[in-house]
Amino acid sequence: MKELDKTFDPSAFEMRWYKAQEEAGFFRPEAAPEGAEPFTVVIPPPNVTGRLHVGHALGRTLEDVLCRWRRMQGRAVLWVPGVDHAGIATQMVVERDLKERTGESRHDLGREAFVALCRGWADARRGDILNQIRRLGCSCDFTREYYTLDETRSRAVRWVFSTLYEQGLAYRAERMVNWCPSCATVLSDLEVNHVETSGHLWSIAYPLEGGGEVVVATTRPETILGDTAVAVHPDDERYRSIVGKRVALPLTGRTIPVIADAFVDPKFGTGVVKVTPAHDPNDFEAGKRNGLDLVTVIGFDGKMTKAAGEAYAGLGRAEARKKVLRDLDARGLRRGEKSHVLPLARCQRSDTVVEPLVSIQWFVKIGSLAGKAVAATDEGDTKFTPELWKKTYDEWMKNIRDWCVSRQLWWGHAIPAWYCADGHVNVPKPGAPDPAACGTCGKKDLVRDPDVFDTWFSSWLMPLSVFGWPEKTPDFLRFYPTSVLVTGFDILFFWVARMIMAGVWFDGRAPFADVVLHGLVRDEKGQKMSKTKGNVVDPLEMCDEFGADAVRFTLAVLSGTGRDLPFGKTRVAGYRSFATKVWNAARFALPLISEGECADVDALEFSSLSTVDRWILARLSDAAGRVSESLEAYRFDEAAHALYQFFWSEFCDGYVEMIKPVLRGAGVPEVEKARTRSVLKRVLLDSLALLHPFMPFVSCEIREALNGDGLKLALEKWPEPHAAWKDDAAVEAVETLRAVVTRIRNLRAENGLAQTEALAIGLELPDSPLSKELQRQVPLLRHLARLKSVEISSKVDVAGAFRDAVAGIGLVVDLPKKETSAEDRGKIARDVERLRAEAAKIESRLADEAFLARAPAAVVEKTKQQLEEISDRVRRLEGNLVETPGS
RNA sequence: GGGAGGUUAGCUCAGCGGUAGAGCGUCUGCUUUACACGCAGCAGGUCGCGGGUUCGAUCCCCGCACCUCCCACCA
Repeated sequence: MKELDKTFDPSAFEMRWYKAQEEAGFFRPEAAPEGAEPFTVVIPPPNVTGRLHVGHALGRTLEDVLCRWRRMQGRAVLWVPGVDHAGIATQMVVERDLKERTGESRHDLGREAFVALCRGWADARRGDILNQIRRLGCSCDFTREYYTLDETRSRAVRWVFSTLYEQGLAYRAERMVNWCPSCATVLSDLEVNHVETSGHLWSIAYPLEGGGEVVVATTRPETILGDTAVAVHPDDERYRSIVGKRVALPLTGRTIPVIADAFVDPKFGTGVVKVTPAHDPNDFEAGKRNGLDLVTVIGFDGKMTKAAGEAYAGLGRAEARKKVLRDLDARGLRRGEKSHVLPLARCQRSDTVVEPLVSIQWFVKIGSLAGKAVAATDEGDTKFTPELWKKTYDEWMKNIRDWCVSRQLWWGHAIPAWYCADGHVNVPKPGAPDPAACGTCGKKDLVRDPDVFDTWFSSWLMPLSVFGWPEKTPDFLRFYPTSVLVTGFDILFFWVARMIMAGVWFDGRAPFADVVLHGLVRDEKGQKMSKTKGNVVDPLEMCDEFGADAVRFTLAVLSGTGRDLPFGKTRVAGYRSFATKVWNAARFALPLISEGECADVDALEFSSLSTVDRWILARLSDAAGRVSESLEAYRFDEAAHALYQFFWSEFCDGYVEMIKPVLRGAGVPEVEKARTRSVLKRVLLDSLALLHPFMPFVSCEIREALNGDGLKLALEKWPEPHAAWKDDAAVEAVETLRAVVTRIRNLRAENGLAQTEALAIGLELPDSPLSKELQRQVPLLRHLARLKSVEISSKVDVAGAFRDAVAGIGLVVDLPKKETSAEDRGKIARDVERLRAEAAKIESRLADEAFLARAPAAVVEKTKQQLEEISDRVRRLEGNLVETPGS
């Protein structure tokens, strides 16, 4: 048997065990017995250029806990790792790097060279993040690694687009879209964040043809230059007379009509709204309804166009606004301003203010996909944990809008659409090659669409594409649909909902049975982590400092039901202490276990074991049950707490202290020692097994020392609750004993006695199986509480002794100090008073006819018992206040 | 504008119809040969406020207050 170092140093063994497990092929489903039921998880792919952050660490930890646990239960576990090419993110990173290195832009380089640069960059970094996932201990099957931009995944993307096109669900249209001038691409609605911003509402006069003026209110004066009408509500009496007339558009020399349209809210501002169809989604619709022209005054570069006029062309949006306001002022057309809070649309990636612009893009008509997906989730094909997210999902699906899938980027999946000179659109049928000529007119010179797909257009296929779909590969047949998806609620719409739609639509089956949505990791003070705040916690640094086991355990504990997880050094340090505790417990047990033979506990007669041994086995069995139950319900926090509580409070503080006199006692017969040794070893081994999903490294290291087979722990049988180990009597006896010990210890503290001062005590309780059991435990009780004698009887007479009750039995302690000081009497009196009040409350409840009539009999019974216990305790405590004659 | 969630010990959070829990922190004792990343023990809570249902509410229902978050094309 190996020894364990005195100091616990996780860095000494963590990676060694990881490598050994991976090399042994344990992370492949093929390691499971033939015909084992699969358990499948697909990793939410981190960005290829990214570094593992705490959010990843949380999700991957929870997934690994599930995978390791299921693997030990004998399932054929397949956890597929991979990375995402991350269109915008990667392109931006590479562009920035290029700029810094050479001063060139991607346009200087040209598309082909730039894409090659991105590819090289991605290929070089792809291993980094996967190794970081390894560092955490994740038991992924790296032989099945995927990349969202590789051959197989590209085939799936193309197949899906072609299928949607064939079904009439992918279409190209001119629409008002969200345009990010700094990313120079269109964005989907989801990639735009609406931020409440304080701004202004300006009132501006438009001179009316034939005299007078109308005053409009706007938050965007620079768009005046693109106005093509002014609108009022048709029922608005104030303006009825001017509908149909024309107004002079300030600063432009153009005149525009006054139209009536119901989209105008007469109560807002002046009741007159300027209409800028090219730069506002509302106005765009109004323009279409009323046949208005589109005057584009802001270009794709975010600068004013020529159409805005000589004076403004080339200005940025902000400068243009200032100049327009100045110029209006100069012409005396400003009619006031007031502050106004408005939601400003910003690009999720660059934070630039998004410009609504009209352009031709590819869209997916998503309504029918959403409908089918909701029908499937309503059927329970995919269940949400926590359940409340289902509502959010339903709500979003109900109001879903078509998905803009094209992006004006270079890095990504090229859109398989070709156009001939006449503008005919050619999209190959699913599985068909690139077209050589236009399918409509036969023209040969086809031009491929220059755009690429939204990154999520490959991500949403992941549960399908990782297995090689649309081909019916053996993996696809065996492992799809997957078991569970674990991810943050922040990508519920981006990713989860879309994957469900894709799975249900293209395969007919929802892609996972369960979705577990965890919260967002924050810093220790609960603040959002951000680079600017400088409060970002690096999980890898935490692993180096405290060990991956500690990081994992911390994340599991924190992953309760709330949305935020306050994570940081002091917390990880706290759970590193737990790992250390496990280590030290093993260091204690190891030499004792190696002192002699250890039998398999299952081969021993349970009733032949000592009460303490039976107690710990009963508690172990209970803990195993609670851990499994909690994991079934994805309550990682509960499972981790159950382990922590069992191992520390019951095993270490309780059992270990109680068996010391057995294993180290001189007069204890070897048979007894051997039995306890066997139980000690078993409890430790099973604890390590239960711990393994959470702490895969320290558990192996200790198992190696204890049993010589650390590696095998990953495939060890998961400890299930043991019906044969149920022993309520042993549990009651040991728990009573522990309660008595605690009371004696705090009596010592209260009386200022040294913990080493030996006392004589008595336990008063009627003759019963419990009293007999306690009688047998007297030596143990004496050891734990440092007693010189223990008398157990239905009545114990010791003159001047202190009397109390604990756990329902009488406690008599012969304190050295015979006279009760005034201070002590005060304290006792206060206790008595408090207990009396409690008893009175219970009495009144028991006197209540309604309570007796309506409350369940068990509750009434329990209440009576409580009263009995409290009254008994009061009687005993009061006895201490009676003057002892002659003292 | 719509929707969801929160309000429990100094801090971070569990619990959820029958006398309030954990971890950390504070405090008081301990070099008890596994562990000071420890041991033992104490203290600390009108479970946001007001009503209601119930024999009984921290837990269910209705209001209110304050805080989060998500969704949303009103100038």
